[in-house]
Amino acid sequence: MGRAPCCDKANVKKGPWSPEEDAILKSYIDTHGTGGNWMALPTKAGLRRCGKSCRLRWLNYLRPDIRHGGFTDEEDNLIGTLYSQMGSRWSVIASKLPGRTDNDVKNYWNTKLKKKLLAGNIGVTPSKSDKIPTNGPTHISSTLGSLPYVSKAETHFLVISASQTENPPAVSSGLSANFHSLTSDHPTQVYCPQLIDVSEFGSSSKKDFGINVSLSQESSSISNWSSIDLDKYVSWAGNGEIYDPGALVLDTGFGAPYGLNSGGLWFPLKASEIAPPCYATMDDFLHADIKPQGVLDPGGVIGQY
DNA sequence: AAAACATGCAACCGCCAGCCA
DNA sequence: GTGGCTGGCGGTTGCATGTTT
Repeated sequence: MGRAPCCDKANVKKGPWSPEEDAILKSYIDTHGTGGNWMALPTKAGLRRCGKSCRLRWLNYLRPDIRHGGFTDEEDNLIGTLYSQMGSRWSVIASKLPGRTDNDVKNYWNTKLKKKLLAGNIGVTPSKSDKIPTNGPTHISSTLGSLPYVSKAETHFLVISASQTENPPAVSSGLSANFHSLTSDHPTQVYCPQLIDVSEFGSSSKKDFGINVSLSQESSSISNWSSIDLDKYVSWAGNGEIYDPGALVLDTGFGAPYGLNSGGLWFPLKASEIAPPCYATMDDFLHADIKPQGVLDPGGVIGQY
């Protein structure tokens, strides 16, 4: 059986709301509230609109506490930071910005902020509370495939989340990593890119990382748009606890080894603390796309956060 | 001045989770 | 326990407006 439509599509109006419709909806909700039933609201209010449409119009436009346009630099930075932490969870991000709606934030991100971030005009600030005190990484959750915009500041260790926290996915394919330089003065050589075991970063009380990683490439040159294919079999292992059931770190050789785990994006406290001397600089590389190259095992959910 | 192209944003669509009968 | 309904969400579309050619 097919899904029942949420409303009688033949008898509802679609498209932009007129001022009259806005006034009717606002007046009705001001007087009666939403009644906890959006589906019934348009009939009661005398609107030829779908309940979902009424809800959206109210939440995104007519609510009295809505602010439109004019995002501040502070809001830009907060959105950038939150996006790096949780990906496109717009409703959560919007909840941190008084007066902003998820639709507004989403539109703003898609049309302006993404470009602004890529241009390096705003940063991503790791949360201090996420830091692991010794030589562990700073945690920033993110979305594999859609992240990571890397702050130029203090560098790093990218980690792409695999979305699942309870059951780390097995990756039966390799990963490809594309690094985007955003300056003309980029390094042209990557020294010793390799996968490294990061089990040493796990806390003593909890075996945070458990990985079996094979070296995929000994070296590679990299330009302003370069790719490193990690085509060896990679398995994710872990203890199945929330957070850090498994991790994978790629040492790119330019100062920003990053790790994959099911918890999110990770930065080491300082690249120098873990980086061998051969590392160049990460400063020219602000963006990386990490993608699975092949079929994932069932349960492998990379990129779907 | 007009056409083509780019941008911004409101609104829609489809999916999913939770609630309830 | 099951299935339908609803609210909520993120992705996408399409139109209006602005800019460039």
